[in-house]
Amino acid sequence: MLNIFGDRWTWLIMREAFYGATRFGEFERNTGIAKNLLADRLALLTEEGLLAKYNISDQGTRYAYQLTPKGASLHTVLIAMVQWSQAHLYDAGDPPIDIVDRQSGTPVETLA
Amino acid sequence: MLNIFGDRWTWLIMREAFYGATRFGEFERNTGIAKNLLADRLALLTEEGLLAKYNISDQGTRYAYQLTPKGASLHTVLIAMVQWSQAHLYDAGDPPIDIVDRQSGTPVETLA
DNA sequence: GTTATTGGTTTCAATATGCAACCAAATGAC
DNA sequence: GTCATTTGGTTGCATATTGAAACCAATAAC
Repeated sequence: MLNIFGDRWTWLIMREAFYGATRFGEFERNTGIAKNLLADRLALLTEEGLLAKYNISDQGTRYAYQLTPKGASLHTVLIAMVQWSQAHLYDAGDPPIDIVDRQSGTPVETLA
Repeated sequence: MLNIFGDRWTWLIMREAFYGATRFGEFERNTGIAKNLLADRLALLTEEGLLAKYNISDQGTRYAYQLTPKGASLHTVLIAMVQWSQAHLYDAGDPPIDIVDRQSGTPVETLA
């Protein structure tokens, strides 16, 4: 069973999915997770319905993992985390994080 | 080092702190965590400045752990988690979770 | 046709967890 | 005042999880 909220890697994988990552190798490179754990977590996230796995080559050993609506709805939590981190973990002088919707280009509104 | 966002127990402890728990034994009973892990996590949370440890008996082997402003500011993340859980993990027929401010009695506003 | 890439699986050592036993100081019951 | 209980831990040990590296089959690129 996957404890979504209490796993070291799950949030990093989901974050990358929000950033636009879809391929096994992308998640691997961008998070630094070990291959066996990534395979395990992707399977669990798929099983839980947060990501969906698609075959993207005709014969099929290339896959894309995409956010489902259920997975995408975690954005409120993730944005709250990013904003808290920005407020409390950043050193003075670090560049601010701007959260924008890649489709519309509009900034994502700050939570209370 | 404590990875606040990716630890199995940290969120449960913080949730209890938001619910009003302050004592070692309260956290232990309400979360089901083992004593050694609770001692470890409370020390880390204190070290990170999310909780503060106070002596509450004159001679002193009774302590209270209280949310600091930094810890309390995690409420946005926690509320987002609770609301997502309610929307996606609950069975039909389960009672809804009402989030209210215990001081004022007013409901906490829903996030977008 | 050969080489590189993808998306894994397997193995194994190191680390973290969870349970139970133990403990000293302080408090509560009487 | 003393005896039992509660509190807030620590220690030891067995088990589960992680992380790194080696390996691999199928496909894609050239």
